[in-house]
Amino acid sequence: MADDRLSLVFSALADSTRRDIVARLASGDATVNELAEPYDVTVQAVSKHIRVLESAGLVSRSRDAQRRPCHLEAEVFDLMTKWIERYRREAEDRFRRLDALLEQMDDQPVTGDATKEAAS
Amino acid sequence: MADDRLSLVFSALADSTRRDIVARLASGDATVNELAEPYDVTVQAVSKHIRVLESAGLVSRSRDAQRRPCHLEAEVFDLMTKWIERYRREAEDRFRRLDALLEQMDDQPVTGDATKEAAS
DNA sequence: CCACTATTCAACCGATTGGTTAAATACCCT
DNA sequence: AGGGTATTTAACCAATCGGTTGAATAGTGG
Repeated sequence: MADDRLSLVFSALADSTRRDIVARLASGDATVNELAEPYDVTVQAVSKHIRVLESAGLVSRSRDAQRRPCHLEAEVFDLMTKWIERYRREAEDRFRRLDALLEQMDDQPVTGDATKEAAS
Repeated sequence: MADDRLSLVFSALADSTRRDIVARLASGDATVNELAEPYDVTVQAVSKHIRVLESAGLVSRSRDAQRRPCHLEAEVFDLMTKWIERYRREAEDRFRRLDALLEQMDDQPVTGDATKEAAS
């Protein structure tokens, strides 16, 4: 389950430590040890986090002797942004239409019969 | 853990059923039963999904007799978009700088010194 | 070669997750 | 009041998650 790309990306970023790692990688590549240093968890735990980010396609790695520098892959962000923007736009459009409708109803108040409105 | 807003939102959207629900709500409010209908899971499971979306602030609900229509809250999307855009931009800028550097190195291959004009 | 550094693998643990079934609640309608 | 519909709560289950410790692997560099 949840092996589709979008699920992997969202769930990778659902963890604040991983988001933090992404934030740090945004300003430059770093090794596992470097990334682990600021946290009070073990380096193994950080290694696992990186693997999660990697399998979501958010991070790639190269070799430098025994080090495995991590590099942030920016393209994947597009996937999320596109998804988010799409539904946000739809929802906002609907909201605007409703808003317009309400305003219109406000302009010409309830003339006719007894629809009971919740007036507070 | 993970009780910060961003974690809640990302983890809510890390599930494809929940993303699907969001997608459907983007084109109009719907009740729990309506939302549950297309899936082969129980309505209780869908109710749980909605609760997750609700506590992430992605969905709000009203009352209509015994029904609880769900409504998509568009504002929360901003939170994600801002986060994503921020780090994507940083990562892309770095990528561009690196790209420029590599091109520059390509223009003037590793000779000792002398040539310092890279032209374009 | 050997010791040291960097990273991963393996096994385990408690908490959370997504799902189930069964029962409870809430509300409408006749 | 009572039956029907919509939804939630409760208790449970297997799987996954984030973390640990301990051991293994990979590669450098004196």
